[in-house]
Amino acid sequence: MDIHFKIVDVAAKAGVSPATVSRVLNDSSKVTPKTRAKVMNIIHELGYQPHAAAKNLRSQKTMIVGVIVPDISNSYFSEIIKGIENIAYSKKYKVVICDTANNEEKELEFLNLLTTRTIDGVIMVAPLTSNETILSIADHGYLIGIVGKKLEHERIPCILTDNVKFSMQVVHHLVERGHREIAFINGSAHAVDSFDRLEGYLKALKEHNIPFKPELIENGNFHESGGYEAILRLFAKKTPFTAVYSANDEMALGVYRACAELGIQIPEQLAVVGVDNNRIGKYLKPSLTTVKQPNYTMGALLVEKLIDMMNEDEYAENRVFTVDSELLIRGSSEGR
Amino acid sequence: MDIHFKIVDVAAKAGVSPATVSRVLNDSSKVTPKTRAKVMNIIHELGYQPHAAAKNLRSQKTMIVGVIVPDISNSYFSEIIKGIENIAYSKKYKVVICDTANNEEKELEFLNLLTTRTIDGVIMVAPLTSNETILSIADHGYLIGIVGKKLEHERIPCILTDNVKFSMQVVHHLVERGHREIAFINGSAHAVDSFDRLEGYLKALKEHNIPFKPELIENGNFHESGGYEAILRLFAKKTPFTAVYSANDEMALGVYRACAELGIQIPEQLAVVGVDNNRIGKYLKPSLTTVKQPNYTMGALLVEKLIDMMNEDEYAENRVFTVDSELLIRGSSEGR
DNA sequence: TTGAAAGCGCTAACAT
DNA sequence: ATGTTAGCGCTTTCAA
Repeated sequence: MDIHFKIVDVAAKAGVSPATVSRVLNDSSKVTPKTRAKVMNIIHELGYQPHAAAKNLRSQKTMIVGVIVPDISNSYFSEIIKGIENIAYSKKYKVVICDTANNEEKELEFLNLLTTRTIDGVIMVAPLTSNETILSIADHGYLIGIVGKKLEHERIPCILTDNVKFSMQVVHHLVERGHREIAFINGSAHAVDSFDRLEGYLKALKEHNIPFKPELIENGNFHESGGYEAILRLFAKKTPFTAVYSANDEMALGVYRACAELGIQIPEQLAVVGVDNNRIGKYLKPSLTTVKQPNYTMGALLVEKLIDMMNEDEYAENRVFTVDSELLIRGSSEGR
Repeated sequence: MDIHFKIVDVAAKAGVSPATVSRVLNDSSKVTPKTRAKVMNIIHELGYQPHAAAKNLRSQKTMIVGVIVPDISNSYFSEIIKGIENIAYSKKYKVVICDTANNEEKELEFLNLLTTRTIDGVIMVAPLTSNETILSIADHGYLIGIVGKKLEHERIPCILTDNVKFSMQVVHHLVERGHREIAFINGSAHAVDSFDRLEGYLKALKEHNIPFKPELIENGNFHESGGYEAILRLFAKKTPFTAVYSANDEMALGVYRACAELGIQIPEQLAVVGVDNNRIGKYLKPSLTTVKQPNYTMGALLVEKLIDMMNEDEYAENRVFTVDSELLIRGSSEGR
């Protein structure tokens, strides 16, 4: 037990040199079928497995990519992960996941896997770490991809949806349904997405000649509790509104809870729209209108690019991808 | 860019030997505060980071534990992961997660990380891999922990809930609410849990002198669709029942969908009980009665044991943990 | 307290 | 087509 065979063991038993065993293992064509068969037999017989650390040290790569997400239990993130994993596996890369629980320190800690070369590259989804930190790590030659925002660095591939655009779509939809007083629960004030979503919200109001009322905007922390507190603050202001646009579905859950407690009917008294197409939205009563982003595809596309960049040394001509979202109209904004 | 410093670089610049730098890095006490300070300065100045592969090769460990789960987007699994991560991090271990998407091959592939010594140990949650395979890997000296079932191997720590017990509780609860015809959507017929849950179901019926009707049992695949199909098969049989016990919440979602389509009222016409305390259950109308397992604790406890076993060489006296579950009674089984 | 040197297991350059 | 050997970057024994 706990006995591990090495290449020299295989070589000795097969009557060949370690180099030949290595060639067999790495599919080098320069080995006769006969030798290959002989070596493979011994490998199976002994149950030989290469020692990753030795291999990594020698080859200076690990064939592992990391993924950092704020919360794996959120389906938005887990779908991105699935996209990443499937493409990565098809390219012989392994994937390791880090759930930061929205903890910036943990994010930094995981980035150590990059700088200690435990992983060959990393994808950060909606990173908390400052742009400067990320850029500086990339400057040191480490490979980082970003989902959800755009960084200005020629070696950082990014993929994102057009926040301005879908934010406008949401407002258009609500206006079409007859709403003119539309509250907005935005994400944390310093999140990049929040700027763009606010911009879309304002732009759409303008197009419809609806005056902007700053008191109809609140910020939340992207969690259920944040949405709950934000909607209560909005109600407290006494500025009437008939619809609320929540920057994600989690916060919309908080809106549902507040409405249930206050006896406010959705959508009759308040229309609600979220973002993310969280799985829970479909099961709510009424089901939640939301913006569906192509999560799986975003993960898949980005990791493909990242792996390409690891292997070619040329810089990417095509570094920033923007993908379209889709508005899923459901019960929470219908039937008025 | 892409320039990495090594221990010799630090040593040269600090005017000491590589050995001393290593001692500083590893907190060896045999180094004067003065030397330590000098070396640390250079380390920071150069931004030196140790090369993981070299370190792993030399020390024959990686300080990484793996976790294999069937589906990270299921909150049952993600909570277990959180428990594992928090304890592991506190003991300086890193955690890498594998989402198998219920794919046995992917599970096996990930176990290669163990046998190639990329990770020091692994926790398998509700593994698909056969017991023989797992036992044989453990026999080779690799460290595996299991959540959700018990394996007979002195080096495999396990943690599980008492399926028989909570299964009986579920049936007791339903009988108390006046139900006598209780259907059961069990998990896949060959899952270990399924045996025990069936046993609990039968035992409880017996205690209440309720005759067992085999036609009231169906098996599902633990997914929403499996529950949907199973309940349709049950309805098709025309054997009446007023309550259904679903082996997990996911499948209960399928029951909800079928009932919505057929106009069957929950709980008035059909009481529903699930297992797992999936987050979605709270948001359903009516909210779902379910069995809550201490997921976080199970992950935390098991990884603690696993890490202990990695470091002590003694075998564990206390290898199998059984934890209690709690029945959360909510709307789907109330108000008849 | 510090340094010199061997060696962890593998691959690739070079030699045969 | 196959073998020999150096070296990837680190830690640790042994010697000073």
